[in-house]
Amino acid sequence: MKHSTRDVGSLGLTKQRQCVLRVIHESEKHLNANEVFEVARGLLPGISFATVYNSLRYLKTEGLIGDIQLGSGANRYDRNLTRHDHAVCNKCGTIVDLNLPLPERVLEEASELSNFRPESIEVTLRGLCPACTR
Amino acid sequence: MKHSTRDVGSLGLTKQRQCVLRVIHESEKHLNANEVFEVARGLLPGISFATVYNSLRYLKTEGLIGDIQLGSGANRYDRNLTRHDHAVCNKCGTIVDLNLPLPERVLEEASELSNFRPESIEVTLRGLCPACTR
DNA sequence: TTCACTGCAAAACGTTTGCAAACAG
DNA sequence: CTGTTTGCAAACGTTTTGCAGTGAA
Repeated sequence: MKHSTRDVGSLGLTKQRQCVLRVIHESEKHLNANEVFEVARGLLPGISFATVYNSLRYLKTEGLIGDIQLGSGANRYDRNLTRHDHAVCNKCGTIVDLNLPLPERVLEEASELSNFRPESIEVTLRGLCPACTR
Repeated sequence: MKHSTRDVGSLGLTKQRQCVLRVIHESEKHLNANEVFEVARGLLPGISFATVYNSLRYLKTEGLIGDIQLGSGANRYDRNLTRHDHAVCNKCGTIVDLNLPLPERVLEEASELSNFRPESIEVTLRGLCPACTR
């Protein structure tokens, strides 16, 4: 139930897409498309740039991976599909995951104030990471 | 105290920068750089693209305007310098401001978990805006 | 045979930069 | 005069797209 309803090997999950998915799953960090490409071509030498981008978009819309849209530079991709938050370093750009126990009230309040039909909610802390604080 | 320590007309606030600042202040919406440029050239016909970008960066680092980094497309600029949150429509991209009373505990918890020196914190609700919900 | 996917190159964005000319102090 | 800012064009990084060729049902 966590990793979608589509089986590996079923229609759609081509060799290239499996490769990209594997790269995301095996990375400790939040890679951007370029970094995914670099790793992926190590596993599947012929894979192209465009295919990595297309695959990422595909995997994202299939709900097999998540993405992190924090502005400032390239999108990053995330194997963690559960709700979580991020801290972003304003100096070096480092992104770390946070598991904040966001009060249910915050989501409710946000939905009410905006009249949006909520699909996700996240907190972003911006500041200086331990390394950049010195 | 809200609008920085630098007076209008003092060193640095050139005609072009004042124009860009005025565009941001007078807009109800969150404009991106291109939109700022379009409006600004109406007020100051000779102004160039690069100058708008440079001015936005300048005004941002001077703390005279804020920016909204939500990924997915261009940065947007914000006259509202106080802490606030945003709802983003996953379909049409509309951004609306939210004034969520974020519990102090959330910031504390985020700082502790991340070990970051916090500079700002914001909540992003993603979903469908009233218009796109139909 | 059909239809979706790949790979390539080029285009499309958003943003920054190098540099000469213009300007303000 | 000196330092900063402007305007232009070109470069850059990221992402998308058009299209011919490939490959799997």
